[in-house]
Amino acid sequence: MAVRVTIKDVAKQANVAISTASRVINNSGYVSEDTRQRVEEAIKRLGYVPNSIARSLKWKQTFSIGLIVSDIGNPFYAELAQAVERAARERGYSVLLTNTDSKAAQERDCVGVLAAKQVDGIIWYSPINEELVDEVMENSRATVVVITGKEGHLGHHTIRIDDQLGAFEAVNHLISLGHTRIGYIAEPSDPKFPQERMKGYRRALAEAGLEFDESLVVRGTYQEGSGRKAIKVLLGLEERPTAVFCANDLMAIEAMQYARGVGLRIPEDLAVVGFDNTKLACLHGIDLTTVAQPTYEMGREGAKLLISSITKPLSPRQLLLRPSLVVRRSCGQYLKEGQR
Amino acid sequence: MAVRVTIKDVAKQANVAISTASRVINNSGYVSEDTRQRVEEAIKRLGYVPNSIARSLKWKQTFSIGLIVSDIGNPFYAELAQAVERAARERGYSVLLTNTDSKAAQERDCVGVLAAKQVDGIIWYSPINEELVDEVMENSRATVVVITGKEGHLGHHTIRIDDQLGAFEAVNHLISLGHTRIGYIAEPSDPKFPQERMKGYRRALAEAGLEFDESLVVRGTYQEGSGRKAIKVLLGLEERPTAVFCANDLMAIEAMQYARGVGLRIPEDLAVVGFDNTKLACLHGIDLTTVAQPTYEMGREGAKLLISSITKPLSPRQLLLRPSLVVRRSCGQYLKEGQR
DNA sequence: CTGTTAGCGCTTTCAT
DNA sequence: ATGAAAGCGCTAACAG
Repeated sequence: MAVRVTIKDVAKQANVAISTASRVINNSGYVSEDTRQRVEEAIKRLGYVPNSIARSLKWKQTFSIGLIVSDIGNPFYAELAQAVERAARERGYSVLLTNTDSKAAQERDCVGVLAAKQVDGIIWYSPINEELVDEVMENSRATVVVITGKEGHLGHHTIRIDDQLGAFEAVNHLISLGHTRIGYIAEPSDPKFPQERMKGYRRALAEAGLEFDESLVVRGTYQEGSGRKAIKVLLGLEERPTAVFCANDLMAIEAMQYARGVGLRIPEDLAVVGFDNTKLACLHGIDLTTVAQPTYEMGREGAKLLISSITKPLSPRQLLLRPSLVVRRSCGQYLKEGQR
Repeated sequence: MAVRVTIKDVAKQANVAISTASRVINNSGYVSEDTRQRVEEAIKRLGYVPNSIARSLKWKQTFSIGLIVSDIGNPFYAELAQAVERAARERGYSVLLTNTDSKAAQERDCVGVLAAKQVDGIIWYSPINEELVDEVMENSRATVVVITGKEGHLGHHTIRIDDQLGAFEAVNHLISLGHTRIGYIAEPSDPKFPQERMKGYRRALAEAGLEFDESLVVRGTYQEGSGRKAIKVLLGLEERPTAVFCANDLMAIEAMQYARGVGLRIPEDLAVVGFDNTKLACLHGIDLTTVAQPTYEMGREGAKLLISSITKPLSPRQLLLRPSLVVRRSCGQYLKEGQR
């Protein structure tokens, strides 16, 4: 555990004043070629690395950003973190990782630590305590970018996904494959979240001139067994749907398994499309066509927005990202392609 | 973006000297009850948060640790990171996250950044450039804990998994279920990694008095299709195995799918055990009995070891962690339980 | 072109 | 019990 070498050591070794050493380190001001060489040599010989802590104190900038997520162990957040880290690194920033474990008190803690560590900005996924965001903006140097499913948050930078568009495209795809009776295993209704996916489903039908049939919609719960229950209802209908769109992958997978269990072929007898594009969707034997959340992009754009806003304050931006349809086998498109 | 309030502001507000304010903030030295109150009030009123950067400069300790992984987007590392973050937080440390993307140059970069940011320690998963570890130890204040699959690294703290034990327990379990002809779809042979799982397989057989039959071992590659190819060979044997242990989950799953495809029932006709306990293993319809890597524990123990070693230098510790067998349906134990 | 100096926010002797 | 002052490592005027 060697003692840290400081700029003082470098200066002494090179026989110059500290400020001169500083000049060559920062490439600022005039330095004669000769002294520059001497200093650089000293730096190399001593293995000098500038102390960011001291620099930060002086600069009032740390080139660190904080990332607040509920749980980095969740692959979704992991992917987000990956994107954030990479975008940050490319711009010379480091990432301080904090987990809230979905607890408001811990979130407060995270914020406190990040403020104390003087991060230049924070990427904050889904604040639990919404007021806390404003509080932070007021009391700390940090800029904040919020990633969220909800609208609102107009006072600061925001990244949101266009759920409605995702659902629209999914259903549209099924329509383009010739389906006219398309079931929907819907997202739970939550007063806090408008049912954007449902809106997308309805819009796609409407634009195609198809009538909205309430009986084709079954509310799911995102919980185990919910997809199975729902598909059971839909398949029990007098005139059953030939395709079903599901508000998440898990329900879609359950629906497929149930349908297969009762002898239906996927996608010939029932086309299925999900939402999320979890790792499960691409598994052999599942091959679920699904709407992919642009997780990586959310992270990348969040970090980019944050850092550019640190560099040069921006008026609050609201970014809306597009999900994208990933076509696999469960929707049946490949059958059509085969026909050609 | 409020201007940061400093200890100076607090002191002025409370009408005391800076040093006095510091005393109450740090709970050090004597402070009269009266002044303490005044200062505390000022702190609250102003929303003062001590500047960790300044403290770090003074203390020569940052209470930050660095985490180096190849890719946080990978769920395995994500779980590791989760454990590290949690253990660190509990001890008052923050985590600086860095990705190497498996590139030696970037790894060097990570180390440089962490050194500059004066982290007190580093958790380093699988160094690409092994010499770099020693270099860091020499040139920086940071303590290092290496998490690795290999042996060696005796100069510093190390966390390793007992692969041999994991394999031993898996095979042992199959033996206890009555199997005597147990196939092994083995790990690829790599001169850098001793085949610990293979050793475990052989040891289990030996201890049970079963003969090692070379024809029951097929080398896999961890690549797609490898498990299928291997099981094909095993099932083609004159006297085919009634159980098969696989060096990872992916190969195990392929083996199961192939076996089912040729009409075998799992586990009645063929028992299967994997290694890794990936998310796939617990999927409905897969239900793979498998050896779980103690990922979380690795992270937690790593962070604990690191921090205690920061607090009080320790001679290099080599920790060996136990994997554990997760029993699901593919091994057939539940059949026996049913018999009772 | 180079050196001297003040100061970033904080802790910690050392006086008083 | 409190305050004054030095200094952590560095940068950035300011002089020369």
